[in-house]
Amino acid sequence: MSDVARLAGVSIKTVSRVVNDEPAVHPDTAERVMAAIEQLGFRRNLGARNLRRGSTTGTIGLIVEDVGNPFYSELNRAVERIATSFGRQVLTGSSEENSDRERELVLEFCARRVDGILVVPAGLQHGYLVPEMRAGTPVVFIDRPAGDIVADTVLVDNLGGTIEAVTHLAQHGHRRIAFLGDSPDIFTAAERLRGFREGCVRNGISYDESLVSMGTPTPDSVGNAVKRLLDGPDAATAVIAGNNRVAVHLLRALAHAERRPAMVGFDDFELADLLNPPVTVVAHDVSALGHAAAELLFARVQGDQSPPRKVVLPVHLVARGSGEVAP
Amino acid sequence: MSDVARLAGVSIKTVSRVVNDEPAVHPDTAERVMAAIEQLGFRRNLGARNLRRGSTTGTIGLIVEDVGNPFYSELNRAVERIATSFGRQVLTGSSEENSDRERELVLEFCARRVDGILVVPAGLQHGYLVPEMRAGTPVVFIDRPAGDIVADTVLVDNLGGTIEAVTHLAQHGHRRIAFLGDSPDIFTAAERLRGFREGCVRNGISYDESLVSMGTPTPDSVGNAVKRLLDGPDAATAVIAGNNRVAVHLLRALAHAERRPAMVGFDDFELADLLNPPVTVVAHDVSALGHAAAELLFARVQGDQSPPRKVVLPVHLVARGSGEVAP
DNA sequence: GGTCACTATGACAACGTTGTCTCCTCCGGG
DNA sequence: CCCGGAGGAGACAACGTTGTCATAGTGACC
Repeated sequence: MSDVARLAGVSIKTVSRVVNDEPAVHPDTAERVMAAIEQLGFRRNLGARNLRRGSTTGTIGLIVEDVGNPFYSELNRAVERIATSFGRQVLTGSSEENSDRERELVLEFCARRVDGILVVPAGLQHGYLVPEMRAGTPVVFIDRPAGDIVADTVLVDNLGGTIEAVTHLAQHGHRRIAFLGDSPDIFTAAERLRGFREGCVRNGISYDESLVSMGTPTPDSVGNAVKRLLDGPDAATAVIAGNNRVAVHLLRALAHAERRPAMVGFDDFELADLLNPPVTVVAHDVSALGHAAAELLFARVQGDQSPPRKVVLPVHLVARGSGEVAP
Repeated sequence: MSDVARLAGVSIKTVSRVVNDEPAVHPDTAERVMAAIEQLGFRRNLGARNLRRGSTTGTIGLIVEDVGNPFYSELNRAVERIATSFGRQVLTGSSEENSDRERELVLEFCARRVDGILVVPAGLQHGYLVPEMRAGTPVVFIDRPAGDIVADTVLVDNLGGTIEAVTHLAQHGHRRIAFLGDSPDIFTAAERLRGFREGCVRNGISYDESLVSMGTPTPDSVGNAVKRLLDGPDAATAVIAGNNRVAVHLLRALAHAERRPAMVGFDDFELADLLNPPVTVVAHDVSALGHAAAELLFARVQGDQSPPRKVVLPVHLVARGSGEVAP
């Protein structure tokens, strides 16, 4: 900046005025300064600016499990859209479902003085956030609630959605329904399992623990579970996939199976309608999830001091065929 | 920091020493300082630190067309992985295939003094980058080359891949092959079209322009193109989809068609193997693309001054069935 | 002609850190 | 008893900006 000032024959304060479009600069002077800026390729240092102004940094942090997962990338996109409309940029990070990594990312973002943080929490302990939140960094939890603190949260109706899935299968005559879920340490997985149980009760199906398999989904883990659940005289006639990744592995496992059970997935996914049979899912609007969370965050950034809110977004069953297969 | 110093009864410089793990601090003093930091919830301001040290900011910028597109989110993930290994964080932005937006994002990132920029360019003019690159911000172009400047670039073998696709179809007896591509303004689309033409030539098929349809893919645009190309006596018996989004729209359009042509897609996608018939694609390793670009960027960040490099990653045809349908 | 308001500009401090330099104290060796 | 050196700690400036205040010049008005 001082180089620009020297070249234009003005003080650095005048350069500052020009780059900030402040009035009270003579047009001729402004033009000289602009020319110097152009010639030197000057770009003002936003870090220094934010430091001096004590203002916001114009960035928010988004922490998800894996930015490469289509579910989270859609969320990312929705968040980015809102952030852009508020003139902010997005720092992203993948926690890899590891609470230490989550914490590391959050604290790093705080050290960078992001204006706010959106997080799909990996862990259950969030006490470390208290000082940060007290220091003025708003935090909104997405898809899963905070472990041990009260904070803004945006969820989907996991319980209701799974109940609906069970009911759908029951209506098509199924009494032996299996549930394949992610690790029960994950809130959504636990909640959906709870919904599964509740759904069984409501439909007069006795809940059978041997038809449940929970755990981080891999092709092998899901494949083995499928073998176990669909074999024998008491085999399941229908399966519920607890999330999009379970669904993918499940579909692949079923592709080579002789008997195809009915199936309902939680989370919609691209091309679900083109498979054979088309996959019935409990769908929810991931974009809406991101929008709601980001809107809430920016309300906080702009000073909204109201008590922490908990938003639960609706889900709806999209019947495409795979849930209507007879037992 | 001065609050911490006051509480611990030391100077701020000593606090600085403690938070930076500098030696020559008495253990007792260090402990007092730590306690004060804990009590006040102090977190050092990385912006101020970077300003003072004149060091790198520890961030890189990644600009893609749409962070929500699975192709780019996988890229994002690969980049993040490398960035993490270099202790950097990633700022992301979606250009939405708009060159003004691309420019805006790049300049904003530069103003934030990112250590480097990875960009899937939307436009063809990159002169605006010259001052930034001269000022020391390395830039690596991904998936598409820079328009009018010389810079590091990582591409995939678009030409070879499409030739391979045509050859595959020709080997299965097809002579009337259609090509559905994205807007020809996009480098990859133009290049794949070139590969299509070249593939026709090599396989002794006369190139027929009426079998080509280029443009931003929407369900309608692709649907109409399918109707046009697959109707009449001279209808195409095979179709090549120019990218993953064209492929998705194409599959949906074909689902309701009476006659199903053979098909090969460029870009692999999840569940391609589970469709009926399984979709043959020209696959490439998106993660490798991100890795290579990020590795190259960090080499530059760390001072590699060698001439700009151009890396072309191989592609390979994954025959799953849809390309082997008879004419 | 003197005062006033207004325009255009600059000097200086401050934002929160850290690098450099200096100072003080304590200890061992001559 | 003095001196040199090491260990521990602080004062101060500087990074690149911008907010505040001060200053000089220019008309306009009484």
